[in-house]
Amino acid sequence: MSTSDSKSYHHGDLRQALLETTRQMIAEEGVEGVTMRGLAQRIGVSRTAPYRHFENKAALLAAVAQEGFEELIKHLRCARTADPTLSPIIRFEKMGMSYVQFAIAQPTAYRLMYGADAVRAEDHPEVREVVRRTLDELIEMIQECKAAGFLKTYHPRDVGMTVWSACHGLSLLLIDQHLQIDNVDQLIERVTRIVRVGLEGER
Amino acid sequence: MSTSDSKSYHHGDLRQALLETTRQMIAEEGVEGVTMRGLAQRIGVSRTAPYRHFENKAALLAAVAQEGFEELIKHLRCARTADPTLSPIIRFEKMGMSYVQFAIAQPTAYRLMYGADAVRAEDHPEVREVVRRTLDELIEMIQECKAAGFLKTYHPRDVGMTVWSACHGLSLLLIDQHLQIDNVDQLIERVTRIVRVGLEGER
DNA sequence: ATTTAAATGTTGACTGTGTCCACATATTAA
DNA sequence: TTAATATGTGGACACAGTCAACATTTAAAT
Repeated sequence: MSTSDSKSYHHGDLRQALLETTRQMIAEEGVEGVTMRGLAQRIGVSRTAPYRHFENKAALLAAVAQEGFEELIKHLRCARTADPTLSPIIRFEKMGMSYVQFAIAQPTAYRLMYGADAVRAEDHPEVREVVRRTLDELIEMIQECKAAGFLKTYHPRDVGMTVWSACHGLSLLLIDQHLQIDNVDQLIERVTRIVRVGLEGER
Repeated sequence: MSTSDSKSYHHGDLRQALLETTRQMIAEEGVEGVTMRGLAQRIGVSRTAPYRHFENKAALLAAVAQEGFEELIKHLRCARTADPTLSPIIRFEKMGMSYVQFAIAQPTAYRLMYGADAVRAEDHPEVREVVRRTLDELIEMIQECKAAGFLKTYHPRDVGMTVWSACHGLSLLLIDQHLQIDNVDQLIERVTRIVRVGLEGER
């Protein structure tokens, strides 16, 4: 089993190559730039070979989206657990910043992840699953806040959805360039601060 | 000039018919369901006739998106000015609820409006314009709040973007069914309440 | 080791779609 | 009435997704 020789009939690990190349093409040209044919050509395989590994284009994109969520979850967890000496509510704020920074660092990939056009989560249980875990990561942080005496009057789930909404919305508005600003980082700081201060008030 | 006879060579008002039929098709089958050919056929005109009125599909969709934003702005203004006896911060909250309700009442249309795939705002100045006015509508409300002594320590624009982000994010998460809940209205109430209470604290 | 089955890859072909071009017809202006 | 303009039509092309039938390689079974 050759892993990536050039002339062999079998590619070796086409599935992985497809995932990687798709990610690359998305980064370079956006989701619209991804075509099954282009993908195959770039990898050096015939146009229908990908269908041995993914039922169709949607399934391939869903797999890439899933990986994206897994990356996002890692980032969030990292922000959450990075510095346990910090007040949980501050770590929560940093988590929000991490979220948005992750999104705008790879705008086209983030768009794919939540892009109902390409990936209908309801059709892809694995995507559904990682989406759920994304929210869970926020809720975990909220539990810590509650344990420290914050957010006493709220249900964790409600707060989680609120913060998720704000992060998601801000990410997309930034990615789509709907917010005409020059200092992106400053805006992220201000927005997350407004949210954090608001939540902090509810001790 | 016949306005909508069936057999005449000229349609009469194809431009308007295109906008309306596009809206319908979006409502029925989503943006993906819209094809130039299908549109033309449904209206009873040849497949290339639409190109006399819109440069291409993107331009047509952009025009529909623009109308969508104008509708949204109307709704927001309505919520803002409906009951001037109410505390501005409460009207602000109602405005947020209106936003999300508008979005989920026409999910596919809302997706189009913000769907970078179909409509890249940066390519369509008219869309850029209505998007800006959407934020302005929120900021207007925030000014009223400030005049009543709320939100003293914040810049209106920052608060506007924060609330817009939350509304937009919540709308999309609901539309894409990422939030697995049974009572949508209750969630909207809870989220907008959390945001309002948070802002209210900052007198 | 030989045969068989399964996995993987290839080419051809079909469909649907956006859109250009040249031409036709209707409407408006000169 | 004629000329110019706006609007609508059909042919044609390129691109994309994907099915079906066939080829080749690898793995499993005897």
